[in-house]
Amino acid sequence: MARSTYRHGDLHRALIDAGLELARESGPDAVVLRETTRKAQVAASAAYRHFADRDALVHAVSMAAQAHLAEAIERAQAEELAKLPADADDVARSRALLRSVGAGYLGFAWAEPGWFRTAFWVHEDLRDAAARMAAGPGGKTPFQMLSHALDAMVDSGVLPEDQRRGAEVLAWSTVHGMATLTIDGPLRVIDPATRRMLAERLLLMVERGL
Amino acid sequence: MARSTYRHGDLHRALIDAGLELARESGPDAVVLRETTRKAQVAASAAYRHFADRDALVHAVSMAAQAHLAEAIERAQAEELAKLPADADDVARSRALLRSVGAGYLGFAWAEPGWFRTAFWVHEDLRDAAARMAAGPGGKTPFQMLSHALDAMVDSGVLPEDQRRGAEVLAWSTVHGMATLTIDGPLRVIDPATRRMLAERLLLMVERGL
DNA sequence: TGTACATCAGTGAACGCGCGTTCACTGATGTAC
DNA sequence: TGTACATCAGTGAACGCGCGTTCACTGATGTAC
Repeated sequence: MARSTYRHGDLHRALIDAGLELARESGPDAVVLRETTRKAQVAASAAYRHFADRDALVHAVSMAAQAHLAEAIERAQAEELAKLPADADDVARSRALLRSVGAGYLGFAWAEPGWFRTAFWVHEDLRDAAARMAAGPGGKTPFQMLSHALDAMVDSGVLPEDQRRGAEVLAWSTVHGMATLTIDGPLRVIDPATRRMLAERLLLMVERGL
Repeated sequence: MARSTYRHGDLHRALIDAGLELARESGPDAVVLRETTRKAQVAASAAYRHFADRDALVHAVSMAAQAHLAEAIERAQAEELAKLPADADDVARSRALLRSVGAGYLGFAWAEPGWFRTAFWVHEDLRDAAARMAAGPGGKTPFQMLSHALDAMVDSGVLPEDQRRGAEVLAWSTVHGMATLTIDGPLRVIDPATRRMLAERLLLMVERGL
C-alpha cells in the first residue's frame, strides 16, 4: 500500500496554512487541532511532531496573522505615499505616513476580521510574557511603523516633541478600539460606508489631539 | 429523603450570580453551564427551566456585567462632579462629565477585566441583531451617558456643533481600545501607574481632538 | 554502485474528559371545592 | 378548616459528541561502508 503522503515536505507550514484558513472564517477558536490536521490531510497526532500542543499551533497561526496585518499596513502606507504630489513637503508626508498606518490597520480589521482577532489571540500561559508582534515582509511590526510615523511627525514639526513619548499607545488605542467595536462589539451594526467616514474623522481627531 | 432545595426561590437570579462569579475570574468562556449549576448547587438540567440554552444563560450574565459597567461609570461621574468647586462653570462641568465617563470605563476594565470582557460577549446567533447595552441603576447605558456628556459640551460651547454627530463613536473607540489593549492585548505588560498616566493623556487627546 | 542500517515523520487506534442537552420522574406548593 | 388534585421546578441518569493527547507502530529517506 503506497503511502504517498508519508513524508509531507513541509507539514509545519501546511498546518499553519490550514490554521490560517480556519481562523479566517471566525477567529482563533476555529483553529481546532483535529480540524487543522484534517484540512492538511494528515493524522491528528502528526501535529505533535511540529508543535508541542494545540496552544503552540494557535500561537504560530497568530504570528502568521500578525504578519498579514503588518503587510496590509505596509501596503496601505506605500499606496498613500504614492498618491502624494511629488512636491509634497515633510509635513504632508509625515501626516500621510501616520494616517496610512491607521487606515491600513482598520482596513485589515474590516477585510479580515477572523485574522485580525487571531492576531490578538493571547496564549493563556503567556499572559504575563513580553508581547512582541510579528513583522511584515518589510521587517517592521505595526508598532514600529507607527513609531516611525510619529518620529517623522516630530521631525516635520507637526507633533511637539514633548508630546512624543507614549504617543504610540494613544494612537494605537484609538484605531484598535474602533476596530474591535465595529467587528465584534456593539458597533458592528454600523454599515461600511458610515464606518469609513467615522474612521476618517477618527484619524483627524488623533492628528489634532496629539 | 428531604429535598430542602426543591423549590429554590429564585434560581434564575442565582444562576446569573453564579455565572457572574465565574465570569469575574476570566471572562465569558468560564460561564460553563454545568459549572454554573454546580456553583448554584443544583442539577445541570435545572438551568433549562430558566434559560433556553447555554447561550441564553451567558447572554443574561453578559447583561448583568454590562449593568455593573454602567454603574461603575455612574459612580465615577458622581465622584468627579463632587470634586468640582461649587462655582465651577458649565465648561468645567461638561468637561468633567466627559472625562469621568472615560475614566470610569477604563477603571472598570482594569478593576474587573473578566466582567468587562463578559459585557462585550456577543451571542453567535445575534451577530447581526441590534445591540443595546444594559443600563445601570440610574437607568442609563454607558452610551447614553457618553451622549449626554457630549451634549453638555456642545451646550457649554467647548464642542463645536458641527463636530457633534458621531462623536460618541470616536470617544468610545478611544477608551475601548486602550481598555482591550491593556487588559488582553499586547499592552497588557504596561504597569498600572503608567497606564493611568496614559489614560489621562488619552482623555486630554480626545477633548482636544474632538 | 550496491547493500545494511539508523532515523524519525507520519499513522491509527485508543484513552479519558467534560461538555450541552434530553427525558421520564418526583414531590413541594398553590388552589378549588 | 380539611382534602383532592393539578402544576411545574428541580432531579439524576443517560446520550452522543468532538476534543486534545498518548503510544507502539511502520516504512520512506539519508548515510555509512
